[in-house]
Amino acid sequence: MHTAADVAAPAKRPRGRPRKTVDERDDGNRRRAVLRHAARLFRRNGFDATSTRDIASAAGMQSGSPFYHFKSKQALLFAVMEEGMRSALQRQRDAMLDAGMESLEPTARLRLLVRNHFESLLGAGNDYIPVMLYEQRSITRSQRTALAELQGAYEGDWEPVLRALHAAGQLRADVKLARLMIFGALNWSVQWFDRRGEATLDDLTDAALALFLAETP
Amino acid sequence: MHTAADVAAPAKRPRGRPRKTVDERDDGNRRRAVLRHAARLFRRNGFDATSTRDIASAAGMQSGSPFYHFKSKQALLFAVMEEGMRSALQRQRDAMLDAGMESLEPTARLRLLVRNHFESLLGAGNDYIPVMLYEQRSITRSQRTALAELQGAYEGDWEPVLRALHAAGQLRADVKLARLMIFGALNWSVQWFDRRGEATLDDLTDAALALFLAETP
DNA sequence: CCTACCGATCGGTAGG
DNA sequence: CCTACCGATCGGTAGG
Repeated sequence: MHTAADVAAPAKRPRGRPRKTVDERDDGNRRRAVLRHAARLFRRNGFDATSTRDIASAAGMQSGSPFYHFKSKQALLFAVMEEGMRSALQRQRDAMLDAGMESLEPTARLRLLVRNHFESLLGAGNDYIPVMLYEQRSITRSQRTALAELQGAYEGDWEPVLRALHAAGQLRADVKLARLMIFGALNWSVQWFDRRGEATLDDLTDAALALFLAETP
Repeated sequence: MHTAADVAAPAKRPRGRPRKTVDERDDGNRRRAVLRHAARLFRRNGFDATSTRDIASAAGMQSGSPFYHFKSKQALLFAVMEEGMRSALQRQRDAMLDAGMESLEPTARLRLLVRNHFESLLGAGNDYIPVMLYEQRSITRSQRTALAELQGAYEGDWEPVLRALHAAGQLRADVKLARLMIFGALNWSVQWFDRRGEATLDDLTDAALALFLAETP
């Protein structure tokens, strides 16, 4: 009935049936609501500790209803991750275009990428990327492969910047290991950053740049 | 029957009863076996995805037997984390003593701490610390507080080293944020490091030092 | 999307 | 530590 391809299918039209009123409910909005609440709960409590009933209830549905939109709990998790990667990649590309990336110095380019990454990671309502980073164990190998493609594109945008910094003597470590450790330093902030605390995302960005680079302009 | 204090109790003598033979089984070794297999399974599959039956079976016991040694699955998780922190702290203190920490230059001191941390994180059979880092959501607030004390001691050993490096201009970022990001860079290696790969823990240490410090001697 | 439900799994316990 | 078991929860589905 459902094939594996369904997992990655972008949407599914509800079969026509009279809606209760005419305001919110209906069409793809319900699916988005499930996705959004799932992301929030998965992030807060973890995938295994979140029941599909919790998600249904948060979205104002009955317990079986999430399965109308997603064929399984795991497919829902994957959809959260994929949505996270797609929008993070979109955000990154937009930021690069807005700033005229090529015209910037390597240091400014890294700053842009780091600041943008913190936004995807820690910005209000951005629960998708943390879920995708910390719940890798709960998806299948083939789902991981599908995500790896998006991640490759995301990290690919960083590669020339890191190489330019390395060539300029600003980044002294091996580029590949440096990339892994830089993402570690940034991604780990999910564990300790408190939006109500004193430090802002700009502060984190300053600290990261100062930590990684030999000199800052 | 069991009080909250039991959770942190270091051991528990089995009440005397004739042993089957005289070789392995008996006393605290069974408890250690449960702990060790729990750590391995928690690390590989996550806390929620590991059943107490899985652990019992790995340790060669019947399904209810882990509860003879630990009052609950959560108490077992906490015991894994506490054991991890205690032995990591012990290992760090030993390494500092062996090397005559005070006689070293700040850079060499950081190298020692980083190399040692990678060992606790990625060394063969060292499953306890990864579990403690990645399963924080599954313990209670009061258990987290108890662990925070040990973590404070562990990180406290790094503090003077980072401050000395900052004072010497070798570490340019704010010390507190630098510490958080450095631990992030190191701890994230649990996600990607492959012991069968090319890079050694010494390679990782070199890369980390080159990444964080403005110059290397 | 709701109603009503099933089968399986799981943490935990009494009692020896 | 083993045996035998309980109560609760959970993912998922048929049928409308």
